[in-house]
Amino acid sequence: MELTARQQLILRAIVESYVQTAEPVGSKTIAAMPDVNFSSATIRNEMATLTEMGLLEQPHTSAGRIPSPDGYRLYVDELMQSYRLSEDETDSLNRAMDLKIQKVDKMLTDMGKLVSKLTDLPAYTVTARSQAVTVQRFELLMAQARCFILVVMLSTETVKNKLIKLPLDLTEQDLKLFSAVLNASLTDLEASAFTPELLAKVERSAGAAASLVPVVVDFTVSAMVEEQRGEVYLTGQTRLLSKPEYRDVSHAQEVLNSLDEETISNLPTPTGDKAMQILVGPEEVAEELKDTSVVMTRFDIGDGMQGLIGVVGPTRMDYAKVTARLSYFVENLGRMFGKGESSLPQPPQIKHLNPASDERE
Amino acid sequence: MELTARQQLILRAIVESYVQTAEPVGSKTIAAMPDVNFSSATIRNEMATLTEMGLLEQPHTSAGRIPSPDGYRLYVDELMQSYRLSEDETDSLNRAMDLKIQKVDKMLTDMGKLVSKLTDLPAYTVTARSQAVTVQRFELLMAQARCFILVVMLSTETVKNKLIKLPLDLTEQDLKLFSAVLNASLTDLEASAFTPELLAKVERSAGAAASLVPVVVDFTVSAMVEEQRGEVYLTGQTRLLSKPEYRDVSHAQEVLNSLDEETISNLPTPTGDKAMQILVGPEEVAEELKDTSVVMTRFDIGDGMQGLIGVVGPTRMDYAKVTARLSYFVENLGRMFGKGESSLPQPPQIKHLNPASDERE
DNA sequence: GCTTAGCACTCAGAGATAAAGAGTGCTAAG
DNA sequence: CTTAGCACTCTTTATCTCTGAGTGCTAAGC
Repeated sequence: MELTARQQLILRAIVESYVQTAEPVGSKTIAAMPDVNFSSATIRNEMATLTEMGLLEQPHTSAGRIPSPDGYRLYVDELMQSYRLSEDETDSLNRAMDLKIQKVDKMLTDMGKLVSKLTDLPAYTVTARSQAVTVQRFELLMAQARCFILVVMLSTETVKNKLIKLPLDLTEQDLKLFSAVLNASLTDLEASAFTPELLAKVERSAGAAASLVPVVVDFTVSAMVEEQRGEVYLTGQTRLLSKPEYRDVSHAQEVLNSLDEETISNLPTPTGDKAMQILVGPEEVAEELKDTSVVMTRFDIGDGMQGLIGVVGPTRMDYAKVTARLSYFVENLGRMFGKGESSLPQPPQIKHLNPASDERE
Repeated sequence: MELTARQQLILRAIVESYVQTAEPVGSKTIAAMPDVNFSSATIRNEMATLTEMGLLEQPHTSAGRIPSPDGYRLYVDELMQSYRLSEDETDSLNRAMDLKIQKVDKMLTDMGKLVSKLTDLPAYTVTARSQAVTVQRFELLMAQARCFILVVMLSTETVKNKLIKLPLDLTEQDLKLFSAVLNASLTDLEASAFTPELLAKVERSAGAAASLVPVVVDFTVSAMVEEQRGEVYLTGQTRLLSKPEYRDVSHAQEVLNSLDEETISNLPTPTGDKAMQILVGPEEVAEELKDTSVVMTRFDIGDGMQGLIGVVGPTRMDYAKVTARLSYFVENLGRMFGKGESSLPQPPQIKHLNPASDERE
């Protein structure tokens, strides 16, 4: 059952008007639009058909229509015209994105915050659960007497470290030896391959540093697991409160409560080749999210770091605008990291000395 | 102007009743309490006096009384009886605290989440802005060709690292030399002492690694600044929504919006020797927080790590209960970190292999 | 046969009014 | 000094009406 051109026009008009005003839209409103050349009566007829088809809904008899989830779906898949960012918008997006992101650890949170701000909606970021994480390199350093630094470089090109304090007098030589043992036995293995036997063997070959083994392994395994699992960051939840659909606190609270890292990590990931994916009312994930939608996309920053970034909002959200902003963000991500290692050219020290210039609204 | 014993009793009764019900309390309610032996008329008289003294307020003529900020202040400082945690409560606190905290980085967020859950209020943690942060030790490692790991150990005993990729062919020897130069010139100095002259000197002595200098310095300075500033983590904001005073979304939103890391970092820190401090309606910090209170305390985990942990809530909150829980938490913090290095005794590997057992409600 | 004007009908939301109830302050008696 | 009694105030809640937006249907127009 294909929609006629007129029906499409009407459906689109309804979605777009409702998205803006959050009020049910009536036949007159549509008839008044400049590119609509038929009377409200005609529109009423069409609206009745669309309602029958399950694309529109009526809050009550004497109210206008609002799009049903199916209606949104159809709009998003077929009717939505891509939103053109105005020059003003790109400007302000650029300005917002101008802050360079410094530390890779904080990157995900920072990205989340930024996207949340750009879209004025809650946003989340998830690191990709890439292929198996292994250790590429161990290194043990002597910080001072009885105090060692363990540095672990993972296959994902993240480096983790831990300060270990133990009442153990080891020489630099001992540590070097122990590092070598670790590098020989435990690199390129998944965490699950760290069998008790293997560890026992490592402990035997560790010489003077034997008692370091449990600490090192413990830390390494958690680092790997954490890296593998992919952490979820969620920010800007409170932005939902400014949306009219959450004018009622108890409803807002329901949604906000069910909107945690747990729920997010259960969201389906984008399938197939399409980078941008829109979930309309993901009831499967959580009942409370039924009038909520998610727009998400993959991102990939040059050096192996990739993941997922998404925005959560009322089903009635401006999909066109949100997707436009989100993809602009993702496309221009590279710039924020100065592609590879841009910190080189300028004399970079001074500008960071003033903490104030950092975290501004 | 001292309060009579009866006035104290009444004030305390009013605060405690209001804290529980969030409703203005009337003379009858108090008269009905078991340990009150005078009539509602008497209480009305006393209430009138207390109101005159500025300790109580009246939302409108025909309503009961609620405590004024001064009233809370007096209650908190002199009247509050310390709340005894029931066995049930300590049990469930213990259970909640049972999860061991693994990584020091995540510790602050985890602590915040936990406290927020324990008190059912938003919570924040701040690392102590201790004395000047300096670098204690630099170390440069070769990860693979053209890829280096910079490890910086700060005076605060935190270790930071960065993966540096540069098209620069250096030998292990070069790196060792460069590390030595860094350690000789830049340790034990505050970030502000990194003058252009000094850096130029370092660059000259750096030999083959000269072009690494800017990257290294850049990273080091931000690490120091960040460590100095003390990062703020805020979680559980949405818990406010379940409190009746925020039944009105726009009000809730005002408060939630002004409750960000920025505001928190402007809160006064506990002064003097008292560990626990209660701020009643910190209007000085943000106008919107005027009917909000903050309970905060210092914490100190064995190895040099210390900071501030606080809870934000409506002025009408159960101070006794909140302070009791918070101090229980702080006192038992040590346990969560297995005091020092407890990872030693048990064979620790296996239990981490299952990511599922980690993050449960 | 499709479109449109006209009209009766429905129903949520806004005000208005009334009744109920909680609490106060004051007075006078114990 | 305490307390019972009472008139008064003012919010809250319920009930009702009224208004207006919007619909669906019918009949006329192109």
